[in-house]
Amino acid sequence: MTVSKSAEKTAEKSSEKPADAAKGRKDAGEPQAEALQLGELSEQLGYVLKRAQLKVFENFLRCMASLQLTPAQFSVLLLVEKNPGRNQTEIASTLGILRPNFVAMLDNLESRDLCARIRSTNDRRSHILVLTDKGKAVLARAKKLVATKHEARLNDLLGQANREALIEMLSKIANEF
Amino acid sequence: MTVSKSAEKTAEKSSEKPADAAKGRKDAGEPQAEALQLGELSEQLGYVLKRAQLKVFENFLRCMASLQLTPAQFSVLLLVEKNPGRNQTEIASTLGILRPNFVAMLDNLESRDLCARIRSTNDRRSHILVLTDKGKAVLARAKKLVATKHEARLNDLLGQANREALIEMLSKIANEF
DNA sequence: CGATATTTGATATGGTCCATAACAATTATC
DNA sequence: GATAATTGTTATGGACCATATCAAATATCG
Repeated sequence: MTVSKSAEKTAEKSSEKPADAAKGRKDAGEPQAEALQLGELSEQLGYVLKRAQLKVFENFLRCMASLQLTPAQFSVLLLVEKNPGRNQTEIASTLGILRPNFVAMLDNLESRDLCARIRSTNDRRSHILVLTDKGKAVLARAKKLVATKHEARLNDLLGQANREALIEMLSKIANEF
Repeated sequence: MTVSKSAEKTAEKSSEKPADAAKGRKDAGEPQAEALQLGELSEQLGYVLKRAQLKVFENFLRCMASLQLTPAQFSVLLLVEKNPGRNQTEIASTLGILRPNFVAMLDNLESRDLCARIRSTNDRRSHILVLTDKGKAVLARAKKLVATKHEARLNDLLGQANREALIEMLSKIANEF
């Protein structure tokens, strides 16, 4: 398993598109040092899983270029919307984000006026998280982009039924492996 | 999408197991600030894909603890075995590893006597990669561990047919998305 | 009550992985 | 034979992840 990340912010960074080790040639009749054999690699769950994940994230970022939302940021907005009134620790740990690393993430979202920290009156240690009006609006647009440009593409590629089966299997792995 | 990495080398680093935001309690009858709702998050391809990938890598590392092989290292050994006589650039780019980052990886494998760099006589710039005898032996053991402890677990979880369907769908995403 | 322990958000820090620029040695191209 | 391209390499910076530690606030318990 390996494969680099590529395509971060908005643009496409060249990086190292796997599976074309030698240039982008169009089948010209030259020596052309034959392509490498992947062999058992293409059957390795981890390998193919990682590759697929990178492609999906890459596509997600492209779809979200206009809103400048990363997958992680999107997940935070989704979770805060669904669970208003929770504090940083709860939101972060549910997403598997360590609290120290969540601080900068929130600083970013808050500086863009997408969400806000509110000192809880019950427990003045904790910061209650809420979406701002702008945050709600942006999230709504984000959801549409994801649905029409991102998830829709999976349906085209796999078909509705297979798409659902895939998500279910991945969930099973994520939860029970 | 998010979820931290956890479990790196051999041991289990606590980290932040998602989906149990509040302690590990056994259903005691206390206030117990209800669990958060994942909502649409659980249907997001990227989210579930990333989570599954982390779990699979985590399990892979556990299975390989005795051999101290990471997924990336395993993929390199597999590819070199399948394609003897190739140079660093070819192996690296096929795996999506950038050449500069491949150097340290090879330094590691070579220092453990798992593979070797050989100056090519045709082109004295390039280093031909080959597995050492020890490398072949370790890879053989690694394959067995992967088959019996890693991939087998997927069969138990999904069933043979589903497992194959999953790999196929992921490959499709990795190649055509 | 008051001492101690725990929790929350935050900072600092180190590790790993990924990406780009630049370089010397070698080879290809013209 | 001068110039361009390729290979392995180093240096470097960024993104992400993980741990230790801290002050403030709260909980716990004698």
